[in-house]
Amino acid sequence: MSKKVKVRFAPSPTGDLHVGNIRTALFDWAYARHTGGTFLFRIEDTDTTRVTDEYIAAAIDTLKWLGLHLDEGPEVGGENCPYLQSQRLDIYAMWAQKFLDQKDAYHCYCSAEELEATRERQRAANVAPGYDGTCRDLSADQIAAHKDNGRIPVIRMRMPDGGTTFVDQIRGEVSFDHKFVPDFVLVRGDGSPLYTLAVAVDDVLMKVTHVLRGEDLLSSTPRQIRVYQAMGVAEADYPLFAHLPFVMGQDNAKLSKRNGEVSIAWYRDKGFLPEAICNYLALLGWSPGDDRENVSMKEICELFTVEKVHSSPARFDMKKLEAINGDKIRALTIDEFLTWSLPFLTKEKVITGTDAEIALVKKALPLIQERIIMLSEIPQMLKFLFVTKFEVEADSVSKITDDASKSVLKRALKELEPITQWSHDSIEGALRSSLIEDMGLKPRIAFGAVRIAITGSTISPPLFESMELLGKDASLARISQALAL
RNA sequence: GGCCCCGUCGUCUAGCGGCCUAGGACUCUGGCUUCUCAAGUCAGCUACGAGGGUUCGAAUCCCUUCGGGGCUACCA
Repeated sequence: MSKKVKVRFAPSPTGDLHVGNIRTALFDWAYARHTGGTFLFRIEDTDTTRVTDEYIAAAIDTLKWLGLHLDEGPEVGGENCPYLQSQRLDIYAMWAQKFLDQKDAYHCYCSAEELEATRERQRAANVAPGYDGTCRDLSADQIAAHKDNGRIPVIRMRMPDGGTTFVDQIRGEVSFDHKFVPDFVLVRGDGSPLYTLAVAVDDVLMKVTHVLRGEDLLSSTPRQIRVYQAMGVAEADYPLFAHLPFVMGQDNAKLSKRNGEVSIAWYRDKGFLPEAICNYLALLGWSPGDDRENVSMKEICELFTVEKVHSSPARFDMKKLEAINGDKIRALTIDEFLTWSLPFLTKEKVITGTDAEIALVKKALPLIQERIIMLSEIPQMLKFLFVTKFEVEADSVSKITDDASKSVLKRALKELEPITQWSHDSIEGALRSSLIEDMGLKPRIAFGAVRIAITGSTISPPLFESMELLGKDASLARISQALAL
C-alpha cells in the first residue's frame, strides 16, 4: 500500500504572503486534495528574528480567505506540533549532535574572514567556490588550539565524494556532482540551526511525502538528501521533490514589490474574489490539459497533477487576472454578489447598512454586475442612489449647461412629471417619444444629458433602470437641480 | 566565472513523430449590437530562439549555439 500523501507549505516569514507564495501554497493544497492527502503548514523561521503572532494570524487568515484549508499547522494543530521551527530547536540540536557522533558532521573553526579569503582565491583561480575542507579532519591538538584562541565552531556536514541524483517530479532526473556541493553549515556558531538542517529534519519527522516548492531551492536539494542519509532514512522513504517554476513580473525578474502588486491583501482590498485569484494562479505554470480555463476550486482539486506542471517560468499578467475576476463576478448569484458588495459599500460610506439600503443595493446590483471587474468599483457606480447632497462630477458640468442640453432637460422634466406608473418602461417611453422622436435628437445626445443630471457622471448603470430605482421625486429634483447649474 | 534549470503568438498555454498551412484564453485592432460604460458577438494581428543532425515525415528525438533565470552564505 502506498503511503498517504502529505504536502507541506513552509514559507519563511519575510513579509506578507505574496503572489508567488500563494501560487506555491495553491499547488501544495491542490495536490493534497487531489490525492486525498493532508496539507500541512509550517513556518521556517530559523533565520528571522522571531515571527510575530500577527504574521502567523495574517498568513492563516489569508489562506483561509483563499479557501486553502489547512489540515495541520499552527493554530489548527496536529500530531506534529509545534509547527514553528523556532520552537523545535532542541530537535535540531539533537540531530546535529547525532551527526557529529556519527562523524557525518564536524566542527569547523574557520572564521568568516578566512572563508571569504578562500572564496576570493577560488574565484581568482576560476575553480568551483565552496568550503575547502580545512577543518574536516582536525587533530585534538588543533581543536584545543582553536578553543584556546576563543574560536567558536559551526557544525558542518561532510559531503562524501560522488554525486546526488534524484528525480524531480516536474523536471525529471537531476544530478549534482559533489565537487560542486561543498560541505555546508548545519548549525551556526550561536547554536541555531540553518534551513538546510531544519527542513530536512522536519520533512522526515512530519512524514512529508511530497515537497512542492520554488525552483530557487532546486540546488539545495542534494544537501537536504544528505541530511536524510545521515538521519538513516531509507531512500524509498525520501520525500519526492517537485520544483515549481517562478512567477515572474513584467520585467522578467522574479515577482517582487518592484514590479507590480504582490501582496494578497492588496488584491483583497481591490475586490478580487479568492476564486478568481486561485483560478488565475492555477493557470500560471499549470493547465488542465484541454482548452478549459475557467475552473472552480473543486475542479482544480480534481484536475491538478504535478505531471502537468510546467518547468518554465510564467509571467504574471494583471489583465488576465482582471478578466477572470470579471467572469467570476458575473457568475455570482445576486445574493452572493450582495454579500461581497456590502463591505465595500460601507467602507466607502455609501451606505450605513440599514435594511432599506441593502434592499435597494440588491435591486441595483444586477445593473452593474457585468460592468465591473473589481468589487472596489461598486461604491462609485452606486453612489448616486444614496447620496443626500448630490453633485455632478466637475468634468461633466459643462456638458449640461449649454442651451441644447438645457432644452433637453426641460423637456424631460415636463414629460416625466405626469408619469404615475414610475417604471423604466414608462420612463423610457416618455423620454423616447419626446426627446428622440419629437425633438429628433440622437439617443446618445439626449440620454447623455439626462444621465449626467441623474447620476452626475457620463458613465453609469443603464439610465432608465437607474431612474426607476432612484424614484420619481429624486429624479425630478435632480433634473431641476441640473437646470439651475 | 562554476554548477543547475528553462526556451511555442505581446502574455498564459494546447501540443508528447504525421490530426499543425500550430488550437484556445487574455491583451490589442476593426465590425456588429447599443441610452453611457460594460457585457455579448464576428473578424484580424502575431509564435515553435538559431544552426545542424536522426527520420519517408519534427514544434515534438539528439547535438551545438544563443538567450533568460536560479544557486554559488554562519539567507530561505
